[in-house]
Amino acid sequence: MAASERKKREYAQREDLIIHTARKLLLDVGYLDLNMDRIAEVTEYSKGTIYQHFSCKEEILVAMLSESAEKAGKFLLRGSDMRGKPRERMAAMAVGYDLFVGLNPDHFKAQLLVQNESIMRKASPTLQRKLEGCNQRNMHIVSGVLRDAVAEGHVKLKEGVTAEEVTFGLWTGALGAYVLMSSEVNLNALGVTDPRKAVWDNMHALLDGFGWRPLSKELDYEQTRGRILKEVFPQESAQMGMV
Amino acid sequence: MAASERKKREYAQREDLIIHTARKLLLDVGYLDLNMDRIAEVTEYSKGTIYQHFSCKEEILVAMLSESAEKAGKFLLRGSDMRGKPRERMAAMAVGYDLFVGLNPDHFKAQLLVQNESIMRKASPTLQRKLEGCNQRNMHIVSGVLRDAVAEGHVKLKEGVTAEEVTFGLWTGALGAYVLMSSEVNLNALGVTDPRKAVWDNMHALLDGFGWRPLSKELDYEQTRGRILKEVFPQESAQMGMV
DNA sequence: GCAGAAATTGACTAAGCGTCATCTTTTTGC
DNA sequence: GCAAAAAGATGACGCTTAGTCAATTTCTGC
Repeated sequence: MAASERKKREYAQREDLIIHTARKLLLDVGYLDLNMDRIAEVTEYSKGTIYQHFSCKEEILVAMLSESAEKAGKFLLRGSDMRGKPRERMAAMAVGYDLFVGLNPDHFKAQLLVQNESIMRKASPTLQRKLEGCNQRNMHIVSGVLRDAVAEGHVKLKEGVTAEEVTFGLWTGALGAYVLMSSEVNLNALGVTDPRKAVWDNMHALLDGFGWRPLSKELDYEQTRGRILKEVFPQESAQMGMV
Repeated sequence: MAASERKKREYAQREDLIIHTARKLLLDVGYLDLNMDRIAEVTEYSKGTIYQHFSCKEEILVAMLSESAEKAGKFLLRGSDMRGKPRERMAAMAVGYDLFVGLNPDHFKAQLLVQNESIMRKASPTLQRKLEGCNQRNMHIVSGVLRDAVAEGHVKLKEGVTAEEVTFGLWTGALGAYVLMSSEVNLNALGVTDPRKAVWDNMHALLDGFGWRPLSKELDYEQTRGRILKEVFPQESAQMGMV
């Protein structure tokens, strides 16, 4: 039946519209003023229809985050697919993630909320698992590049240190930084004028600390960065005004 | 007037009781079920009295966080006062912060929420500034030790890199990690079995990467860690069952 | 074109935030 | 020691919003 196919498509389309609207509202008015009536009003559907798609407000948030986590994964993948040494590919993933965050300012707003156990708990187990899957896949992309580096002998992890733990370090450094950037903390007042540059510098210091070759004194990663922007993310970096 | 002194004391005491109760409830039932009626019920005061102290729910959260940020500062200070090389003092601050987080599990729950712009915005400017002051002071304690290291020639920062940016890196690494630990993310499923150890290892990798002497291959920081626990935080580490 | 299924709606209930008129306690002035 | 005034505490109430569900509209197959 063609009709039921169309129905399905329409349903999916509307789901997108709801998520998209919630995103916009989250950015415009913030979490506390993001309410279901407003979403219904803006989407021009009734509240009942919204609840047909999502069992509660928090479910929309988790769906939002899940969607953008997938999108982030694509940026990571593109970075990891760059031609070059593993450490350059790692740098490309960092640049990609940075671009992703810049282009999706709502992502960290949602992340901050969903990180909250009491909010996450209200979402359906299905969606919770979906988000966890995204996180797992993304982490795996990053740790994969690290494993390549180990395999090629570019870095030797200390006894008892796993690729996942190192990836965790990269992840937490980025996460903490973007959390602070997307929050109300006045970084300028704290003496941090260019947090994004700081994230980049600190990542390289961390990789140097693990002894991942080529070290930043052996290779000009600023130049690599230019190449990444041009070769891997030409469109996105133009969009962000980085060229 | 002695009576007015007593009044003030009682007022302050009640404020503590409210904050303390909110903390407990935040841990027990989570943010979404933390409500003013419940706080009133548990404190055995009326809602009106609660609102005499705090203009809204979010104000209580910010007050909570502000209080524990101050407490965290004390742990950092004690770490920074340790006798030893700057890098050892830095390690002591990391251990101190780790103990602080372990002993105050509500801190990061509140942090996660208050990080949210729409929640922070509802608090009074006075409290907002108070919290910012705490953050600034805490950051200054950490960057102070780094500056000592620079002054003593233990580390040389690259051109254009400030002590604040490096401190930012330490901060974000720890923040991101504790945010993940206090959230719903299943770290075990991601292959990170001991995140606290990972934080410690990654911090040392970062400091090594900056070339902060003594490097971890030049000094056994595991031993330093034992000394820190024994000398600087004997009571707390016993409480956390770390000895 | 029609009967029944499916989708859509918005009035309604429940619950929580924040207010404020009222009641209670404490202080003051004599 | 007492009455008036000031200060403090209270919880019912108004308002907003999450989530429900009976009634209505739209769609589907024949």
